[in-house]
Amino acid sequence: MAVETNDKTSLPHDFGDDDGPVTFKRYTSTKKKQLHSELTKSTSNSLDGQSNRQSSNVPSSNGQSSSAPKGDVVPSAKPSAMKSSVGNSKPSNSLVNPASVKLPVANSRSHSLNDKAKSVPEQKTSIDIKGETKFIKHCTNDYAEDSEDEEDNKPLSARLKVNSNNDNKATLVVAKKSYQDSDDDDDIPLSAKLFRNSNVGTSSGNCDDPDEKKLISKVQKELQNGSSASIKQEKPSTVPSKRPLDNSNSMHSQAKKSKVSDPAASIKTKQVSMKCEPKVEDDDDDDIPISQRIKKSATSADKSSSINKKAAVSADKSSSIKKNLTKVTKVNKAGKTAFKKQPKKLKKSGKGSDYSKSMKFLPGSGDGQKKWTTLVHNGVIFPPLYQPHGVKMLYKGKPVDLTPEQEEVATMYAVMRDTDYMQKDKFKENFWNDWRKLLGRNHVIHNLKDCDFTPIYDWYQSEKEKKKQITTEEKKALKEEKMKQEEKFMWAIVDGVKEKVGNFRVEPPGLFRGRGEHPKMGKLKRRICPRDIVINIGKDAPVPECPIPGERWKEIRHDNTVTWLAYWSDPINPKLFKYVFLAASSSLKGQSDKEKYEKARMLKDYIENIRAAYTKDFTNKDITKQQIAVATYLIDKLALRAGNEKDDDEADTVGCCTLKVENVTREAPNKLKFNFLGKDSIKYENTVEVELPVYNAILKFQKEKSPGDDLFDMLDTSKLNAHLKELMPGLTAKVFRTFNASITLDDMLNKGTKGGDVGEKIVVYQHANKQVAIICNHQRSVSKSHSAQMSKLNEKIDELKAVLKELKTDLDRAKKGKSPLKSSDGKTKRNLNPEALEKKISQTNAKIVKMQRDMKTKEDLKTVALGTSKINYLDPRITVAWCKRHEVPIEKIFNKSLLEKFSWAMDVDPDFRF
DNA sequence: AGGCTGACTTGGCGTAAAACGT
DNA sequence: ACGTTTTACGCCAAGTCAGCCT
Repeated sequence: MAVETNDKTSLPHDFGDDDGPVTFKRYTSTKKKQLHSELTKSTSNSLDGQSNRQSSNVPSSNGQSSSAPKGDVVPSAKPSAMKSSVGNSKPSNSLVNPASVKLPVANSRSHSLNDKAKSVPEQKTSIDIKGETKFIKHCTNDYAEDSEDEEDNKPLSARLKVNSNNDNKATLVVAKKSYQDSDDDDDIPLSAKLFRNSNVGTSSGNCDDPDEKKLISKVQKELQNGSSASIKQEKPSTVPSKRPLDNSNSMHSQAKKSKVSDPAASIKTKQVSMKCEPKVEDDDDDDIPISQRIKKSATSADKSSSINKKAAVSADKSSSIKKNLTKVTKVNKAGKTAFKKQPKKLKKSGKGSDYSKSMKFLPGSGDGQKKWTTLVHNGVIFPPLYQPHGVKMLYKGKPVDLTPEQEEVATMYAVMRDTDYMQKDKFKENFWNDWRKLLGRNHVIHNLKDCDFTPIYDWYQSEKEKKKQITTEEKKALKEEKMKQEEKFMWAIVDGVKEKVGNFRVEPPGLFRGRGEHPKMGKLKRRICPRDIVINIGKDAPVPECPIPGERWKEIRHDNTVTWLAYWSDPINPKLFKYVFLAASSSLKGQSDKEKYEKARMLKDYIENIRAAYTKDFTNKDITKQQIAVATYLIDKLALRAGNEKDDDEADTVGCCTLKVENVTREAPNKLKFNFLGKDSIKYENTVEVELPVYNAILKFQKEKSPGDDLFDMLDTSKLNAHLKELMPGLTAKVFRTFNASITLDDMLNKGTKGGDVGEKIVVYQHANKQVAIICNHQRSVSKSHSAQMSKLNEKIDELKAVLKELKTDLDRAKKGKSPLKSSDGKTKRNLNPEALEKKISQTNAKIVKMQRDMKTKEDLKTVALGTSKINYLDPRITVAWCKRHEVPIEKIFNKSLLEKFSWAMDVDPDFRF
């Protein structure tokens, strides 16, 4: 599986048979995506165990009353505690359910996995890396000591550089400097901040720092201010409870405390401690040979995962703290400068402890489990009311009077003139049906055909134009104004930690834009009001004020077994809900994300047996078992989604279990051609070679069926998942996608990275990323300007080639002592010596090569979306570890939001392998 | 057992914002 | 400094999957 240039889908574990070409064609105008399925639920019972402990104290549903059971949480915060916890964690690991689990085979792995496993130990390391690794380990041992180590304080990228040969002094310097400046984080590059934070000691997580505490309460106040409400709830129970736990126990905290007065000092300390942390966590199994890991996992509940969890937890916490800080900082920028320092402190200190606290209640999958103890937020923000423009549309050529409500909907339709929806009868029909109701029976408008929305369309275009024209200052002012209004909704305080809220804006009314041939496209999505919204909040937290006078929320709930802050039911499909959740950067999300990847990693230990089992069942006489085997094979090999049943009022798309006979064509002797619309009506087209028994089984499943019949008629996702669960605890169809994506990345990065400069390494990464995107069928539509851009690039290359030619001529002449010819536009050129000319020539050549490479990449990626897999399928630790090993700044791969989202993965050991 | 509901993850697109080139 | 191209992000649709109910 080396990195080839072609687009085959070969998964690492491929049996080696699939060379089928993968074609990614875009479906007509609609997009097509394919499948995916990840998984995720946390498995964990063991986790629960932990959480339960905590929660046990809490009788009330929200647990606030119990207030953070200090004891429980605390231990983790302490260094020593951490270690021990790590050890303990094994048993608790939820993922592994000893009883039900079948032991994975520790040994042989056929397929590429094998190789990987073997290679792992060897790969570990380059010299520099070793240095770092060692250092880390060292830290582990002495927990509180090396505060001095400057390295630790440096951002990862800086450190890497240093280690390497300091190529980039500049960066390093900057980083250091900012670091030392204790106060101003604002000047520090984001990545640096993140790294810092993440690295920051576990220990520190505590809020022992008085400053921190203050900060927290301040934050809370801020939050609350917004709403007027007051924060009481948290004070007694929440904030205090949590923080104390962490603080009190941890050694760190003590250290910190002593330094409290000296910000810089405290920072250092914290950082130091942080360093240690990584060790603890990551240590986990990374240094252990895979085979051992396997054993471990097999026996006890996957120690690694448990460990990881912990690590994750601590990391998360730290991250959350960081975030808090960051947030605070931002806020400060906006106007409250005073807080800056404090926030920083928090961040630094935070890592471990906060996280762990929250960790305990694992979110993840746990259903029915406690996800939080205290929850404070300000509810949601509503879109502005409709402002009538008064522009009259025409009906049979004549202007028509519309009420504001009618006009609003007419405008929604008018502004969609340039979209593909206007070509769809279904869209128009649905729109008309809904709009007609608003118009009423006796309205002059009797049909859509005679409507001319042009005046409204034109008005809208001119408004857009006006908007564009406003100056940057005005834009800035507007933006600030908006921020001001939204700020209070942007944050929630979860167990005393300030976290970003994901989508706090209620969806505005509009016409439903379903994907593919959605039967409901064009229907009016009505405006959502407070009376539609259910708020979920801590029992003691103030209920957000209803922003619309005279109205009230539909319901207030205090359900701490869920993570949503609010929901309303989807006006298009009342059976569905629209939720307001925390942002991806929150520790709650981070934690479940980590659990997802741990589960996928666990699959690595089971996959061989699973494959052997389904291979055996390809010929099982029990047709259900046979179908399960074939379906599992397809999900494993092709990363298909599970394929739940769908209603008639949804677009007609399929996944594995819902494949129709017509979606698979046999091509003798052993190829299968897949052609169907997957999630989001993204077309999946792929021809693959399969094992003969699979081919024959498909033949059998298709026999005597009509094209529209279910291929797997004995199967549905619940049966399939139930079966998978017997093979590995928590295993579901989507885990295979995560597994295949991540292991492919890991494999390709490790095989494909040869050296070269950062740019070349990034190409390797992108290539691997692309393979994953292809496997997962993550497509995107070709941008409208793609061909124009390509031809532009071609022109540029041609120009450069012309320049090159001229330069060569000049060189020849120069060698003979002649002056250069005039340039094509008639100008006289400077008389350069041969050396200078040669230099220019080589520069130009390099430029051409680079442009050609860029062009190729661009063409290559025009239909492939790399982002989706990065966000959802690739274990960030693979990327972070690879960046560390190869001295690639992480920011070259992860953008700001990914850095935040994956803050839990930043302190991974450089030797980490998926 | 199977359908339904609820909660949460995954997904592409459009546009705002940032980066880049001139 | 400005216009253009590239990237990031918000939006919200559409999946997955567990647990409940019947």
